[in-house]
Amino acid sequence: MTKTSGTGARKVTRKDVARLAGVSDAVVSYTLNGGPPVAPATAERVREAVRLLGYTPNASARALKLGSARLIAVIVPDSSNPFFAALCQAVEDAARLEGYAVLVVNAEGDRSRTLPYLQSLASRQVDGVLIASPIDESQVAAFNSSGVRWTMLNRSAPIAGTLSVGLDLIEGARVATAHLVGHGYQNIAFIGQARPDDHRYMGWRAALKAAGLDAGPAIFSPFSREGGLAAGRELVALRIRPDAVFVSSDMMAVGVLRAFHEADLAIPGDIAIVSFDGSPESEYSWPPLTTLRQPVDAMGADAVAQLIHPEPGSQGHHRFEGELVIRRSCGC
Amino acid sequence: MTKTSGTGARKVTRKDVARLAGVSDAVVSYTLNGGPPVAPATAERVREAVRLLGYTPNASARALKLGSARLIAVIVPDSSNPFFAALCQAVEDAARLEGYAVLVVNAEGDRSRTLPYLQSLASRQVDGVLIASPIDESQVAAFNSSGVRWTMLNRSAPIAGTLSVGLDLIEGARVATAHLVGHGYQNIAFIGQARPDDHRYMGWRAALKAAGLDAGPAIFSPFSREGGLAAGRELVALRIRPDAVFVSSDMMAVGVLRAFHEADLAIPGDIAIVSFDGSPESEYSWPPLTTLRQPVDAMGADAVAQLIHPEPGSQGHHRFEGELVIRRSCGC
DNA sequence: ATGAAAGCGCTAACAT
DNA sequence: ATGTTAGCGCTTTCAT
Repeated sequence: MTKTSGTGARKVTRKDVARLAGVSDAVVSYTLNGGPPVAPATAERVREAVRLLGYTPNASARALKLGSARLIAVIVPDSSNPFFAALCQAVEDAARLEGYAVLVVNAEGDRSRTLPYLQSLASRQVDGVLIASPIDESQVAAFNSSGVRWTMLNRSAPIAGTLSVGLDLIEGARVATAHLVGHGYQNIAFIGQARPDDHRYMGWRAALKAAGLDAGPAIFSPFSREGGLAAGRELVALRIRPDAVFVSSDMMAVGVLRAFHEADLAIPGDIAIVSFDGSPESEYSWPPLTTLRQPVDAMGADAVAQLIHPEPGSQGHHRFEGELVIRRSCGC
Repeated sequence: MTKTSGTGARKVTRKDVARLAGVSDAVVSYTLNGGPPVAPATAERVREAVRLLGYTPNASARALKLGSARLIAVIVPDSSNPFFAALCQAVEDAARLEGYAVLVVNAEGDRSRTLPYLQSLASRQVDGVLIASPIDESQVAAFNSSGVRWTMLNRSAPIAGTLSVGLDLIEGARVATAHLVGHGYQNIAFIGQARPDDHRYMGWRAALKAAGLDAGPAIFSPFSREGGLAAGRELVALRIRPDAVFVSSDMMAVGVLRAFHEADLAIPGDIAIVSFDGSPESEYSWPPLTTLRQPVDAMGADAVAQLIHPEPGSQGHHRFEGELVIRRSCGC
């Protein structure tokens, strides 16, 4: 029906445009990219030719010449986690404003995949990659020798050898737990990942200690809805049931919530919850979750800026703070 | 500390590898891409040189030469909708298996953005784009003249002028509503988008008509959690409250659920719900939602295959069927 | 089995 | 103000 071009057999190059406009190829470049000044009439003819031919510059050629594909990547552990979905969107929005496209890569929680992905991205000539999935300090050297510029995103604390941006999880968990303490709960549990250096765990401990409270039970489970459900059931089965719990992410919290509902527990009546991240689903669970919101938009934008416009002496860590969003699950 | 390479100043080219290995550039290509046979000893020297130098081929140059960047894109209305997040992941997984990377683009529900995005993707030399956001038939011609191969994903019915894959929404909504009918509910409402040609609306109508039931109230609202909440509140305020409701997506349904909880309605006791999509959050809402699950993995993989390996005479529409996942919200 | 060389489409320095 | 031209790093045909 349409006779413009078949199934993707485009061949219109800058040269065709030049011929049609009756100028040299350079003038086409000048017109399009704003190089040396071009006579208004000529520029208009060029633009007309571009329109007529439906010309779009070949980004591969441009990237080869310029050494930049105006492309960045972000590696996340799991893009189906609404928190990371929101983070990716923030990154994408910030990048688009600068004319960069974003490649989203799912590491699926496997730390050993990060380096291979980084290398494959390097070969794609990405201008930089944001790593939002957890890494080991021992990986830094290998990442640095991959040849791509990279920055840690979603990093709780500084890490030697690279830039990083993220929320202070210790402080965030402390604030969230302290809120529970303020409500007067005495036996406050922890649900999170089984990592000895989990900063949220440390924050929870710190808040309890500061209040002179004994540490409640800590239940470790995978970082997923299923993991939250399992942890919630475990908590429900405890001989002495806690009267409140800090959950390490909203995604886990919806699983925990389900376990509590199944056990016919009133929330916050029988047990109060405060969770973490502030992703959209926390507002629409039942009851709505009091949660420590991470400023994903600001963090994403900051990381993109850092990657694209690296400040000369830029080093170290950009620390963000969360904000406790009060809803029903804590008993307020 | 690490002295391998600074902030991304890589310069290792195929030529360096050739020099170090004492061969010509062609042999490096042959070794890496499996062209004409290379003597085992030579190949080994080349591979060693690659390792030593940390050489990664320049994808831009390769793309320029080959005319393919091994890159596809997917345009979705909203990647924070878990259904689309899952769809994107399915696409990404399928694409990665073929060595393609995926660019995810958010059209943010604005149909007029699709064409500009398509053009910007065309200039990036993507090998194809999957459009999963709704389009108007009138846009097809313009898309076809963009020069990029494209396929509709998440399309309910055939569309003239292009390939498409998706679930039959009329049939899906019919099945979901019929399930409610089977439960004996008499006054079954609809919540969805205000589009006259909404196939889910048509399916709901069809199921009711087939059962000899009058159409219940239809409430139209934006396709979001907020939209669902507003619609739910509207429904609650109705003089004659329906005893069941079909909701067009899980994301809207969590909003509806919240409205019902706020009104202290028992689900499914006071009002039953069946929703649509089968995204992860439907399993973790309270109560868990009975929902028509879309086979996102199969659809994503099929669309990718269609884009990457277009069958010669391939035309028309790949129709998928959903599966009703029975949980609590319907009264089962 | 290996090498030389053309050329993919573009930008930018240099010439006019 | 506009044209010429040298590469960017790669694949691949054609020689050897």
